Amino acid sequence: MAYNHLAVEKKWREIWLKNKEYKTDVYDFSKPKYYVLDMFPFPSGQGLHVGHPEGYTATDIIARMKRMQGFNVLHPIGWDSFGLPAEQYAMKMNKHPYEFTIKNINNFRRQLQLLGFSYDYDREVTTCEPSYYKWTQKIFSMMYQDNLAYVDYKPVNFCPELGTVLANEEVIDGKSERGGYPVIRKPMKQWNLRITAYADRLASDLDELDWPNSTIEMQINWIGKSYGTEIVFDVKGTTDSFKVYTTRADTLFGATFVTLAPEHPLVKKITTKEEKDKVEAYIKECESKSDLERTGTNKEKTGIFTGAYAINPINNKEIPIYIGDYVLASYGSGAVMACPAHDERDYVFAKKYGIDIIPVLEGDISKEAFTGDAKHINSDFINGMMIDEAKKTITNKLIELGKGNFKVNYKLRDWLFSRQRYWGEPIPIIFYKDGTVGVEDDLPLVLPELDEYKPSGTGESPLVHAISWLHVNKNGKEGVRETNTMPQWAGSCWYYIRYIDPHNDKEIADKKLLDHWLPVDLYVGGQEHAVLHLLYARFWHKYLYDKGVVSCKEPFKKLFHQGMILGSNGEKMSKSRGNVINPDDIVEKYGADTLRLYEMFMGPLEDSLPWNDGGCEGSRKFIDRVYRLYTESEYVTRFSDENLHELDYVYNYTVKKVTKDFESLQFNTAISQMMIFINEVYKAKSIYKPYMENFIKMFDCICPFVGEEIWHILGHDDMITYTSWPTYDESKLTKNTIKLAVQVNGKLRDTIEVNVDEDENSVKEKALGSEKVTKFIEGKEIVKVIYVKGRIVNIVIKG
RNA sequence: GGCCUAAUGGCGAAAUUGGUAGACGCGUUGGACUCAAAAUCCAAUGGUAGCGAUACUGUGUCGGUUCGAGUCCGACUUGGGCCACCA
Repeated sequence: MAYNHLAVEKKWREIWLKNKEYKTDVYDFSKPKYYVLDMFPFPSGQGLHVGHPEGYTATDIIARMKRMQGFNVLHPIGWDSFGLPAEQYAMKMNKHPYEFTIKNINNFRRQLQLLGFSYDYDREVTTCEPSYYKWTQKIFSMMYQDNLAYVDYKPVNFCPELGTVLANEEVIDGKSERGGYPVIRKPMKQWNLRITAYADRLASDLDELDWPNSTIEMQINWIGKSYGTEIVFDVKGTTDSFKVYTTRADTLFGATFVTLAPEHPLVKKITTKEEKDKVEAYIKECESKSDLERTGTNKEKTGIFTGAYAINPINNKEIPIYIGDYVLASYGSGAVMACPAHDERDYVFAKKYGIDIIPVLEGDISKEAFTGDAKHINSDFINGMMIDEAKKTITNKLIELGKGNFKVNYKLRDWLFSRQRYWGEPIPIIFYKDGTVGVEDDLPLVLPELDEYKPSGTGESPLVHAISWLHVNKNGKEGVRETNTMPQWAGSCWYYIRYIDPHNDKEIADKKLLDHWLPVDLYVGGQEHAVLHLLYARFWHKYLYDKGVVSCKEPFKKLFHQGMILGSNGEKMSKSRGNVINPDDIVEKYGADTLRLYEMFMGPLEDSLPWNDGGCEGSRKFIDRVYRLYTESEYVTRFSDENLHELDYVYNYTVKKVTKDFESLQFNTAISQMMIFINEVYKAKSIYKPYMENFIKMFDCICPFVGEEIWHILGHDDMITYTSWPTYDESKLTKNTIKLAVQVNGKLRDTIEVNVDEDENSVKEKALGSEKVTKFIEGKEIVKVIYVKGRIVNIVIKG
């Protein structure tokens, strides 16, 4: 009987949905909880691609296993539907973002259900619905009142093509992360979130997370914590002074100039009359440069002398003050001291402008700066010290002189949080005519309807055209609303919290529930969010922790990044390459179970792997093979309620391996073990029925449709999801005799059979007595015989 | 340039974490069944030599540690990812 995937999958899909089979009673605290989460999708117009089901299948397998293991499982899904991508897409299709989004969501849901994911669909959250973004706005308001959201006027990343500003995290190589359009620096009045206030905790709390190393590294690098010294330099002949930040205070005796950022507030004041014209021209030139030009690879260092001199506080030497655009106004104090002998950039700069290079460490500086560790020279009281000691000693001396201090700095900048776009959460702020600023307390502040959604391109949000929405009168006070909207990332900062209590209109979520369900036990999604979503969400979570909303410090205990599914040629799937596989087609042709099985069997979940039609067909073959075993009389008649022990070893080993491999998301090896089991069953004369019942439970996690079908063919009326996970008998895994490899000088020569706890001498005797081995050791001196229990015998010979 | 990560048959990969390299699957070849095909089943399948048992060789390259290295150490090559003037 051939397996009819279309009929079977349709049948169970309808039954599961009708019965709300996978609904979670979050108030049931009687069982241990397990919260397994996918990064929710942005519902594009193209629908799911085959990449989506990879991560989703992984979490679905875990959800199904955990249910069988007796956990109360929370496995939700939702829609990341606000933000730039959704808006761009809608505009491209000339559709209203809302209608367009809802249509796409319906299509996505249909596809997810087609694939048999055991989500609780009553728990969906949609970030662009007022019932959801009411609380996104609420959290923003709370942050505003706690001085974590503020307006600042400063140069920001502005993308003319997208018509909006972007966060640092959204700018890559001077281009927009989305679309790859040029980004320029432009001073604008914008909202920021004070993520820097959490920099230290965001870095240090990474320790307690079960996350991929590479992602932790990326966050650490992005936060960029460094320990250094702040040093005060007086400007010669004035009462002015400025601070520099350095991680190499030990090189202070070798400082031969200082450089200020062109934007440094002191520049105009200290520049001498003689240099004024040149300096002003240079500053103008810097301003006109794009971000890419200022930060591009191997860019030549430029700068200009201000005519002023600074006093080195450690030896009162006068050194020239330069300005240079390689000094960033936004990092440290926007000023650096330069010791060209021991810093590559300073070395290049000094050579170019003919500035003294004084070595203060023993090392060759004839061709380039010496940046390694060595004893100090030419440095008075730190002579002879290595870097670490010298830094401490000199900083302590500066403290004594009142000219410096130890200082910690971060690369992380505050999060630029406003966008000049239509399709986002309105920022619930009112600017009153009397100059005061107020928070809109009547939330949600609903996004108004507009005739024109497109950004003006001048840096103004489209919401300025919503006249009646824009102007407010609160208790007689007139004002205008903030017209910028929140960025794409806002809604995803806390959606995992809302899943726990999605219909609560009184609060973010019931505290009792949050305490029970958080943190998320397993979070699966792409690595592209390593420093965007995953950093922002941790920031909001920590804020909500401080406010007592949540009770755990970190939102996502274990994180896993699935790899990408590539085209059959090993390239990224894309329309232009014509190598896109549509999951709907696979489901139609082979069934959802096949797609799930194949994607899990392809290789390690974290790897990027090429699609292969043959491999997909092979997975379907395995499903047929399993199905036939349970349905064809040739095999079913061998099923027995009595265990004749034929399959004891392979069964118990399979349960053990599958359990362990599922737990660590190594589905490819779990599946290969299931294949081995099925191959053995085909060969067996007597098949112990309970083994087959338990096997199908494990198999069901990957292929839930055929799993459910077979479960019912076996005569059960209940649903397989809420049965119990198989256990294994360790005693069945120990064999009496084992095959042992025998090597001579490390080369395999024979295998012998020995008892598991056979005496060492007896094993060695057997090994030496082997005919094949004798050939190689005859007439040679045996230096020693190494025996590793249960592993190997190695005979070492000489001559 | 810095950091991270990988490299194993014709292909996707596995390897008890230093102990029989290539499990499992795909593909290929041969065979069975069939009038024939599909499906299914059986067998072979890293390379070289040999009818064969078998021998030699083999995990990107070079070197090292070890009784023993795909696995550990050092240098390099190539691919992927992230950051990129952060003082």
